[in-house]
Amino acid sequence: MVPEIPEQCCSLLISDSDLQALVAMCKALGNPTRFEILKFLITHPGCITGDIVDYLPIAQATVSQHLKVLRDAGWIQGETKGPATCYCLDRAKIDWFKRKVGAMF
Amino acid sequence: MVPEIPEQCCSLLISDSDLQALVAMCKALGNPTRFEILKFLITHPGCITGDIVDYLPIAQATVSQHLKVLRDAGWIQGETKGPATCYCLDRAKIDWFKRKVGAMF
DNA sequence: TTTATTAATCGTAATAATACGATTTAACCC
DNA sequence: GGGTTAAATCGTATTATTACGATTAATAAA
Repeated sequence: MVPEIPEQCCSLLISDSDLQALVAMCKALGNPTRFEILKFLITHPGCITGDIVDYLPIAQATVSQHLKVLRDAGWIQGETKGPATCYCLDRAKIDWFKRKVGAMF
Repeated sequence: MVPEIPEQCCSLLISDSDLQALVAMCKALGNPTRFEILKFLITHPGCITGDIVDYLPIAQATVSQHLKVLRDAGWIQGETKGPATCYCLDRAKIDWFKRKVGAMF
């Protein structure tokens, strides 16, 4: 009996750029602190960086760094308002994420 | 005018253990190689470690390590079959993941 | 235009993740 | 029992992530 790889059972339509974006979003969410930040933004939409700094037991520089990761990945959007930055979820990108994950698995 | 944190707009029901499990699953998926492995398992359910080793340009030890991460996080299940291990998706856990993500965002 | 407020960025130390070859473990066949 | 095959684990080098204090940039207020 010849050993063989199981037949490919189906195709999987996902572009390279979609894959990269999905991985980046997962990676961003795969950190407890960033998950907490996202949770906070869900319940406190439009809050500023300082609110998150007050809420979490970590330094301002670290929060800012995490916000950048979440922003780059597409989870959140930041809007400059005077000297502050208001953050909220990036609805469109999050919906895209849910659609892609749903379609893939 | 007194500055203030925006009102909490809603509650977010998620237990500590659920949160940990979600973060672990995202972290596991947030790596391009592991994402590729998962993609391969979607299209080749029931394949063995060696099939994945043949498919990917990385060492056997590394593949095994990644499979462990995916298994620990709950994405896949492994079944010993003689000297080999057959892997397939952990449907129940993946469905749970999709439900939780859907409910949260 | 100085001063205050808020965030972002820089430089860097500590920790974690990734990859590898080598070795060990486990199941099977003779 | 040896011998074979397949995968897991070990030890370790390299790279990436995370966290911090210090500094800089940007806006607004006095």
